Amino acid sequence: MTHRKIIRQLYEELLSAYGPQGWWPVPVTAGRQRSACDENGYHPGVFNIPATRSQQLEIALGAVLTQNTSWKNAAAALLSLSKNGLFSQRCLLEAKNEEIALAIRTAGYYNQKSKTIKSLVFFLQDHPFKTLEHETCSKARRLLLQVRGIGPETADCILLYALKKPIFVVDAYTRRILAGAGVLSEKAGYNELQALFESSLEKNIRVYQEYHALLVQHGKLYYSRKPHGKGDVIIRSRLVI
DNA sequence: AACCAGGACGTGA
DNA sequence: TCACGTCATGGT
Repeated sequence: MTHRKIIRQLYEELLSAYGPQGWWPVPVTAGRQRSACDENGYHPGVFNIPATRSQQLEIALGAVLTQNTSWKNAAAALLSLSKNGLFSQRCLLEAKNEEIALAIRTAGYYNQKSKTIKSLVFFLQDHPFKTLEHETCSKARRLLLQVRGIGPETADCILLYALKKPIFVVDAYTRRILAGAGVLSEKAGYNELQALFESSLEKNIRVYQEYHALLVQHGKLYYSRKPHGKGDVIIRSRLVI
C-alpha cells in the first residue's frame, strides 16, 4: 500500500472509530452566541459554522495557550482571561504583561505566552481577521509566522480553524502515529509531513479540520510519549494501533 | 516522584 | 541545518 493510500485509509478508520470531533473548541464563547454550535454539536471553528470575531480571537488565543500544554489547562486559562475582563483585543492591548501572565498561569509557560498574546493582538491591529480572511493562505501564513511565539503549528491552527484556510495542521501526535505506521521517521520535518497529507487528500477544509482532531484524539489514547497503553488496549485502527 | 501535555525559540556545533 | 536546553502548571 502506498503512503498516500495509508493516509487516506487511516482517515476513514479514525473517523469510523471516533466519529466527527467538531473542532475547534471555544469554552468561553460557546453558548453565549447562537452560532456557537450547530445541531450536531459542531464548534464555530468548523468550516461552515460562522465564527464571530471574538470566537476567532478565542481560537487564536487557545492555539497559543495549548502549546505543549494539555487542552484542559489551556481552556482554564481562556476562562480565566474572560473572568478577569481580558477577553478582547482592546483589553489585551491595554493590559500589562504581568496581568495577562497572572490570568493564564494555569496554562504554563505564562511569561512566554503572555508576550506572545501581546504580540498577537498588536499584529491583529495591523492585520485584523477581517483582512486576513481575504489574503491568500500562504500570505496569511507568512504574516502569522512573523509574530514572535507563533510557529508553524500555531499559525496553521489559526489558519485552518479561525480563518478557514485549507492547510493541514501537523503536531507531535501526527508525527508519532505516522512513524508508527511506518510511513515516515520520527524526525520527519513539519513541512514534509504537511506536504504528505496535503498531497494525499482532497483539498477540503472540513477533512483537514477533522483529520487533525482525530489524530489528536487517537494520539491522546495510544500515542503518549511514554508508551502507556500499547499492547493492552483495544486496537482501534488496523493500520496503526 | 518522575513524567507528560494539541510548541517555539535561542544557542552552539 | 540540527540536536539540545529552556520555559511552567496540573494531572497520573
